[in-house]
Amino acid sequence: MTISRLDPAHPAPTLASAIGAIRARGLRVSTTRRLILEALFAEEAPVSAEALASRLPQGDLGSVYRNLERLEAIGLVRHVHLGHGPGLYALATRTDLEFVTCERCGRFEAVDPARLDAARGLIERELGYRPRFTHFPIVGVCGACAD
Amino acid sequence: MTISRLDPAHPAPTLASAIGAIRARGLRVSTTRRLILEALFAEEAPVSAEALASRLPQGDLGSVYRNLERLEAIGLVRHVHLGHGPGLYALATRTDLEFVTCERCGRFEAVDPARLDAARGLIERELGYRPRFTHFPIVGVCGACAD
DNA sequence: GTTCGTGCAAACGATTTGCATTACT
DNA sequence: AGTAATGCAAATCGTTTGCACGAAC
Repeated sequence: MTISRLDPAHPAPTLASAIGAIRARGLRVSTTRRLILEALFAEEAPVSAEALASRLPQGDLGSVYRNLERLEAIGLVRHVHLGHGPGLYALATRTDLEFVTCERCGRFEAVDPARLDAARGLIERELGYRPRFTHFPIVGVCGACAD
Repeated sequence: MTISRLDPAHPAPTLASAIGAIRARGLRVSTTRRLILEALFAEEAPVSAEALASRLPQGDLGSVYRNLERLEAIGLVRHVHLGHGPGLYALATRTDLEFVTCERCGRFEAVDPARLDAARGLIERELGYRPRFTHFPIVGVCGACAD
């Protein structure tokens, strides 16, 4: 799970550089936008728009979704859909990862793509589809729930 | 993709036996329920609740969802979530299959589970999760979209 | 002073639910 | 007759959108 922080494909590892990236795109650094970014930097795991909104003074979901959309468009943010339930958002630097989730208990884990390369190759050869588990995860049953 | 129609794990391969299964569970064979079942028997691929409702005289979605829920509870029906968009329903006899879908063009295919066993094993060994692509598919990029 | 972004509310798509009426059994 | 299932409407959840006001640049 070691992703180089210097890799140009994974920009803005710090709040300052993320804000720089926003300015570079001609977007404005509003208070709401900064707060959302700060919240994302403070989170380890992907979070819902709802959770982010609750961190804002006015807690407006519309604003949160619009911001996440823009931040995603410029490559700072990504989101995952884990089973049912709301989409979960995280910094792109933390989600150049793939996901597995348990359909029984809802647990999920981020996975270094390299660990899935062998399986990915098998699937691609067998089905002619190259799987990406970044936006929709592998859904299965975890070890604990298998008993 | 050869699934024996005699396999007791795949019941009700005919409309008559499906109706028998409903009666056996103490459920009633209403007109709406019969029409939904007939529609499912007539469809090759999974269909949305909306599509099923449009086949009914009164086209009530609530009734369709309640029926699908009941039919799913007794094992006659299953549903898949292909990316965004509504859930798609099919006879359980036709969906003891796993799914792959293309995140670019939305195309999807049903896959004999056996074709995924090798990849499933790799993933289970590597991640400790046993993948099931029956309810949520493998999402990737198909050959055509890869160009 | 211009935009761009906000906040609020309304609209949305998919699904669920309450409730009085209908119709299987 | 008794109860499950229907039909209609309203409610829910997650997300998107319209629009007037406010705030970065």
